[in-house]
Amino acid sequence: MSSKKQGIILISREVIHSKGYQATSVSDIMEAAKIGKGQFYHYFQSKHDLGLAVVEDLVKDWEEQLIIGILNTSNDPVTKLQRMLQWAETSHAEMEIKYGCAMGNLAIEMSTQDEEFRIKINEFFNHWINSVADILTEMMENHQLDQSINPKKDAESIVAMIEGGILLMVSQQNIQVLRDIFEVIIQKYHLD
Amino acid sequence: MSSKKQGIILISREVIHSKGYQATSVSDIMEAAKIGKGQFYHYFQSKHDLGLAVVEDLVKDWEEQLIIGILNTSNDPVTKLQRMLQWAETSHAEMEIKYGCAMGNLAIEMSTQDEEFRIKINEFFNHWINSVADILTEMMENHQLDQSINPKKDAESIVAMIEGGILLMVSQQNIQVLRDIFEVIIQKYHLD
Amino acid sequence: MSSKKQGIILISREVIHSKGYQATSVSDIMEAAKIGKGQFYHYFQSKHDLGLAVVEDLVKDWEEQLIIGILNTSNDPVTKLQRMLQWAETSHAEMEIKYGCAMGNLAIEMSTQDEEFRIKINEFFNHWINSVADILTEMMENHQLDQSINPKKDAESIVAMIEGGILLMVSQQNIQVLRDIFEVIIQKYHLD
Amino acid sequence: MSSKKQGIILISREVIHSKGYQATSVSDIMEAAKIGKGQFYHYFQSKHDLGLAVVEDLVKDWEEQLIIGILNTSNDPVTKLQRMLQWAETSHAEMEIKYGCAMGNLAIEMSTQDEEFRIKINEFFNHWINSVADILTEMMENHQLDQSINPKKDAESIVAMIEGGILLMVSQQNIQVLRDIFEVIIQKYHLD
DNA sequence: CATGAATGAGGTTTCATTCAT
DNA sequence: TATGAATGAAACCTCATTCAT
Repeated sequence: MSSKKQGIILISREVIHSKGYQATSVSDIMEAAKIGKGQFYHYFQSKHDLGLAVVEDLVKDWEEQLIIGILNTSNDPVTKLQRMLQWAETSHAEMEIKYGCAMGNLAIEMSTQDEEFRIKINEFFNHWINSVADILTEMMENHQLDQSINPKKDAESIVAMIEGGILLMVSQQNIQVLRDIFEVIIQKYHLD
Repeated sequence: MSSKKQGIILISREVIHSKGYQATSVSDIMEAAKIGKGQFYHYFQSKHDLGLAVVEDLVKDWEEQLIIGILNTSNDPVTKLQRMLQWAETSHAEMEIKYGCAMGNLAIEMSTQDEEFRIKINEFFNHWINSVADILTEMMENHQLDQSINPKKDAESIVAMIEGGILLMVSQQNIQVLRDIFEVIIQKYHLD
Repeated sequence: MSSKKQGIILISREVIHSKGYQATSVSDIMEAAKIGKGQFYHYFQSKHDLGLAVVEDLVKDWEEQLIIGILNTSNDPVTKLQRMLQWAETSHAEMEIKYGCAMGNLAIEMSTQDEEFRIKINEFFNHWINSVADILTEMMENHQLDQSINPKKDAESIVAMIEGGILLMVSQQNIQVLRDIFEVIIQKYHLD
Repeated sequence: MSSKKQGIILISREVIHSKGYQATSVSDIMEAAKIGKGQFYHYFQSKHDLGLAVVEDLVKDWEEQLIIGILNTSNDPVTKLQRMLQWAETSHAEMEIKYGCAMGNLAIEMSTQDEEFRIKINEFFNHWINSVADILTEMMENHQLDQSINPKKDAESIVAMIEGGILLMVSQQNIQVLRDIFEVIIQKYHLD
């Protein structure tokens, strides 16, 4: 893919993250990327097409950073979960407290309107949940967790807490609520 | 307030829930409510004004149903939390699995764009969290929960799990993930 | 129908006649009709919608003028055909020599691209052909024509000559060719 | 002329015949001809330039096929007119019933808008009319036609009937009307 | 209260053409 | 020759809002 196209996608990710997909106009993107109308439609067939490219790019990044770079490494499971929380809190801190989770926002805004968006986003969430579930299973096998844990369900609840926590953080415009929730996770799964 | 205005608000709640605020046009609402341009602008100064009325109405309803009708009653705390989960799962089941949480969606779509929306929505979430925290405190005093619980933080995590769970449910288009998460809540807080 | 809408249709008929449907932009019409964008789309759902309204209006007018006002009257058949030729030559003379037949042009430009246009235009041509065929039949019964005439086929050939004659007139930018062709018709059917 | 350019012209003839000149975009042609932007503008200065090349090519072909190959041969006049009708009906039958006469369409769409197009197209029609007039003169000299015939005017009416007949055929989407009209021609000029 | 005509900015997209390589 | 990136005017259409009745 041309680096120009990639550049437009990256800038669009920021714009769409901060304004939402619907509220972002093609003109907004043209302006931010300093390109002309025709140039945009040279690289993308439509705004929808760009939206999908943005989701794909976001998913690819997060798969690399979170799934591959943190959760599926050979580190010990406690470290992996700790780093996941760290990543969730700090990696895009400034943007997130203001605008929320780039993935979660698109999930809510677009999953309900467009099946293509939904499927791409859902794949990522499933990977995330499954990776966490594997780690929880590993911890149970290591007797680091008691037997009341159900890896799949607990993994789902952890991801839900992170996404829901970011939602509350945006609503309160205060990072403390997210930290509180992470403490609850840390305590339950002995991540300290 | 005139019942006509109230009727428009109710219909708008549905339309905005299913399409999102931005994607909902004034015409969409006029059509759904079977009113003309003049009617709409007689009752509301602007689309923004309607949006705020919709949020207020939503908050009022949920305060009544959830905060007053369930959480702040004199029932025993376990029953109250059980009913909260029940309410979250069943009260608007069909719409929610398709379109997600009416409140959470607006939180994500509008809190980041408009301070007025944010404050109204945040008040509700704070009430919710505080009410749940009170119940958890009550349970601790009753020795129904061990001392590792922090009422405020656990309340935040519970609300986060519900909102995040609905997000995952929409993404998967499957209610099971929400039920899984509720099981995790039930087990941790001995709600069975 | 509002007279404003009717006014827009009338002006559009002229613009579309002179530029063709495809080459006519909504802005062209807005400008000619001195209305704003929103006004246009208040009266018409789309440019296509306007196109159909223009065809309908054109058909209605011609049905009244030609079919009802000339061909289906109780005049004697010769007079009726004479008046038809007169009407074809003079009624919209200035526009026609420059831009051709408003109906024929749309037939060629739009019938091939859009079934709705085709059907509306075709109905008019069929009425025309049938009315001429009836007159030819009447003339045969009156022994004003010899028996080698086939009313239906001769009617088709007469309409074809008029439409084809206008085409040649536009191509030559000279009305003489049309008059030549009318002379041939006059002679064959003894209309002098 | 390079055969590449000739190839583009041929493909453009088809595309323009089926969509019309205005509705055909340069991209449509690039796609159909499987060439890039640069290629197109290497061979043609503009879309207008291509349009003229298409008309010239069409005229050249038809001059060869119809004027030289049929009408100006040394065959007997009846045979020549018979073959002309045959050519008009069968040579491009499938395209014509759907999209009409390639020449007549351009005459109507472009003659009114562009003098260069008009002149080129008109030259062809004049050649056609003159060739038919010569044949009719020949037939009169042979006493194959009575003296009521005026070669020039009858030739014009014959060409008009063919072009108008194709117009009606497209409008009706039925070849029968064209055959009917040809029967009228055949009978009048004793071509059977 | 109510209607719906009017406004015009701005939405997404297409187009013919030019430029850099 | 050839590619396809770049340009910007203009296409069709929607929108929130105001105005006249």
